[in-house]
Amino acid sequence: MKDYSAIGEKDDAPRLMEVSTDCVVFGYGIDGLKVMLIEIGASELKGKWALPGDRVYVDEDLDQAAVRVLKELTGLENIPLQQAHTFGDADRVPGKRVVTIGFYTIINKMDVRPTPSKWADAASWFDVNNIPQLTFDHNAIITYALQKLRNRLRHSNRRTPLWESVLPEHFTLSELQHFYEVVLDRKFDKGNFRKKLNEMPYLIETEIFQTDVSHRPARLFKYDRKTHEKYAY
Amino acid sequence: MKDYSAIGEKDDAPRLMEVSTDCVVFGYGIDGLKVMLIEIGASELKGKWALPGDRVYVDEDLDQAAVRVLKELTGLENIPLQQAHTFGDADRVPGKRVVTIGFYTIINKMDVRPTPSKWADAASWFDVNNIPQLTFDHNAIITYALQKLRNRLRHSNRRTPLWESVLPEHFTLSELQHFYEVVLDRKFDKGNFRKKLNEMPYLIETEIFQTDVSHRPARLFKYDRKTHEKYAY
DNA sequence: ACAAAAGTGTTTTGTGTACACCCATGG
DNA sequence: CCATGGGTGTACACAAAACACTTTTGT
Repeated sequence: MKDYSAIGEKDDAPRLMEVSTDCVVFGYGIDGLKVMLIEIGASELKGKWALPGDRVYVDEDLDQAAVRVLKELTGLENIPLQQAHTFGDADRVPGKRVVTIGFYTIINKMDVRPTPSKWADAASWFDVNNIPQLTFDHNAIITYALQKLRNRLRHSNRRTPLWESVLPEHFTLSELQHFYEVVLDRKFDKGNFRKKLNEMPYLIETEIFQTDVSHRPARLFKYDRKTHEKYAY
Repeated sequence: MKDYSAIGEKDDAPRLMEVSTDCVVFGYGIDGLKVMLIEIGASELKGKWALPGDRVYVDEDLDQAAVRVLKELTGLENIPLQQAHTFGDADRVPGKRVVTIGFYTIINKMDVRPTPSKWADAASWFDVNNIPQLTFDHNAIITYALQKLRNRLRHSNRRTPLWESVLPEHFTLSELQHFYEVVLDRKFDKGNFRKKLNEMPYLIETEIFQTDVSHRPARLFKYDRKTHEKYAY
């Protein structure tokens, strides 16, 4: 166990601080895009709404911490998160110095049942256009995460698509289009949208069709990770 | 001075850690894109090359810290930096926990004269395609920052353009094109590049022309911040 | 027969790229 | 008058957007 502290100045004034992760979990549903918030059940902040977030352990990677913290506060297990931005203004938390790394992810609301624990009194979904006043700079963190989410859906074709973890294994193209429309908050033309999808060879057409729908049954598609890795230029 | 520590668990095991900023300063020059590195002059890392970086003060914003650290180690003063990504794997620095926020910026090599100080024995430019083995994960930080730099030059038209702080107040369109070519590492067609520039109304044509050049003198342009803010949709 | 959504094709418009050409200056 | 880079215009390929039309199911 080497000690590299000599790299800094000799004046080893305490420059230690708390590091936390805050998790922006977007929830996809037919009724729009939501964000998971918790109600604080301890300290003088009791009753206030906030992002699920807590301090990082000293021996824990940041992305691990985000996953753990999310599970501890909301019960959502094994949800991987992406780093969005780090917030570290000296006065962002009154009374002490806390640097927080903002993470984000998107899941299907139907896939989970949030159950608050630890110091969270409640854990529920809020519409992304109707977020209450949150603690500290959490509103800004959400704004930033939402930008990242949307940019990723628009541009990045190399990484695994956002909808991979949101849509069921087999899905219709209209379901996929609806996902884009909800996340990007705009409408798409059906024909043009499908043309766009033709550029994604990792979107595999199956021989399965909808049943029991009162209109022409749609063909189901699936995402193929292997084909994607081949085409991930 | 309120104390919010009750938000966490009662088990107040020490979860404090060091937070640092690492600065990726890209240098634009006719000879290509460079990165500023320092040679470490203290500790058992003496002689190794690294990014200019150091711990953040407890009462200091992160972006302030980046500016200060850069000045302290390389003498480069008042260079604002953008956040790129935070690196915080538990084992990224052997022997202790250090979370570092990677910042980046680009300047004109001609505008500065790097002068190492504090624990930096040297501060010099390295070609971006020929970076030596650096300490810790600094090579990865550069890779990440370079991606951010390029993406910003390609996409973001809302923020002040990258070249605002790199080119002189008055510049020719060919100088601007050369900047793009160096940063993005590709050639552009002259005519098409200029058509692209027509979409930037904040690029103002002046009545000044080059002199003493052995070819047709080029018209000089300037960047107009006010016009840009109007068009920053 | 009708509603409702699936699915396909066509037309128009705009953008990216290649390339040809003329212009003004110094030597 | 030539070399050198400045500056502009045209033509083509392709992608994006608008929209019209056919298909297949349940009721």
